[in-house]
Amino acid sequence: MARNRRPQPKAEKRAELVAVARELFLEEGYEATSVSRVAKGASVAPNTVYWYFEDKDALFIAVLDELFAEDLAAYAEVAGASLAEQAFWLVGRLRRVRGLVATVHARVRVSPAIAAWHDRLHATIDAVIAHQLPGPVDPGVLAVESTIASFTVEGLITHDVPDDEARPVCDALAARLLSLARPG
Amino acid sequence: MARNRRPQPKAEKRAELVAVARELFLEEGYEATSVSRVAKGASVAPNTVYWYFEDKDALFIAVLDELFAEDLAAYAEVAGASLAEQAFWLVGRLRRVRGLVATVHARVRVSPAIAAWHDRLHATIDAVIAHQLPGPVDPGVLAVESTIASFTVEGLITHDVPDDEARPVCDALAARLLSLARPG
DNA sequence: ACCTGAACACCGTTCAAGT
DNA sequence: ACCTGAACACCGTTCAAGT
Repeated sequence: MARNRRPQPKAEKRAELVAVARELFLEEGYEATSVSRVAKGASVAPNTVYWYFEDKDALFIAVLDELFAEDLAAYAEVAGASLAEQAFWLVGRLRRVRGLVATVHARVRVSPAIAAWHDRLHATIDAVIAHQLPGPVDPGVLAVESTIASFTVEGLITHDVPDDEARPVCDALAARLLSLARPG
Repeated sequence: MARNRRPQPKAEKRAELVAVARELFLEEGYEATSVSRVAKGASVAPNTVYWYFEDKDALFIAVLDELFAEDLAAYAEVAGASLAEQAFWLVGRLRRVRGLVATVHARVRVSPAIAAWHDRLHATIDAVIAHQLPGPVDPGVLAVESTIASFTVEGLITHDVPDDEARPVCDALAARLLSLARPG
């Protein structure tokens, strides 16, 4: 048995790196967190990170995937609530991820991998909105209103709008979306 | 006369640095543009930049101020048009600045100077929107709708939504804002 | 397969020194 | 007042080498 075989099973070190990166990215921000700092947190040499991830953006995506999966799972709990409630819940939930949203947008231009991840995210959001509306809606109108709703929610998060201001905005968005499903 | 007195008058070198930074920030992005590269473009040593600006963020703000002043001046040309037309014009106009918007949001968390600049920007936008509405509007309602409008426009820019998709979104935003000023 | 030490080509920024 | 050379403490990433 090789001397450097760790007691840990295969992919566990990778998970540890993601866990450390996740906490640092959330707490200090992506740019402010060096790869070396992540490596130190997982007790490996800085360049070891590159055995598990192609580059820092790949590590970032692994963290984003983990966070997004959790949000999607937690969403099940409010899927039955009113649209306004759902939107408000989403804003509160994504607040922890605030700094990373801005980073994703900044890196979309420079990293094709981040751009692809971001596209998938918005496609998922649009699908969830469409699925929540009672009855069929004109596709063109739905696209417009879905755009308004998701960009507004994104703005509420990135601009850290407090609950008491975000609430009426969510109410207004929901009222607008629901009025589409009614005739007239 | 000192040997290193340049033929240029006082503040001209500063303006040259801003001009070089502006082009590089717009073309390559803020993070991708090194201070050294800006210095080289203005034919000075890298550290000379720090005689004119406190740090890289201060240089960024100088560029943002210049761009914003131009946008505000250009806005005079469409101030008389319909709200929908104004919004659509704004989206097109700010497209050149797309990358920098994401950078501002990312740096708001880390730089108080950028945060202050960003706050002033949004206050200006809200004031312009309020001024455009015919007749008085309930302040609470105005705040909500103004938020939706500015966040949506911001989203259209940062997500680089093409003209043919942005147009109906602008129309919908304007229709919503105008309905506020009418009774009912 | 997993990990390291050493190196590469950078960063933004500071400081003492020059004119 | 304006500018520079040299240095500081970093970056993200690569590569040859070790087990």
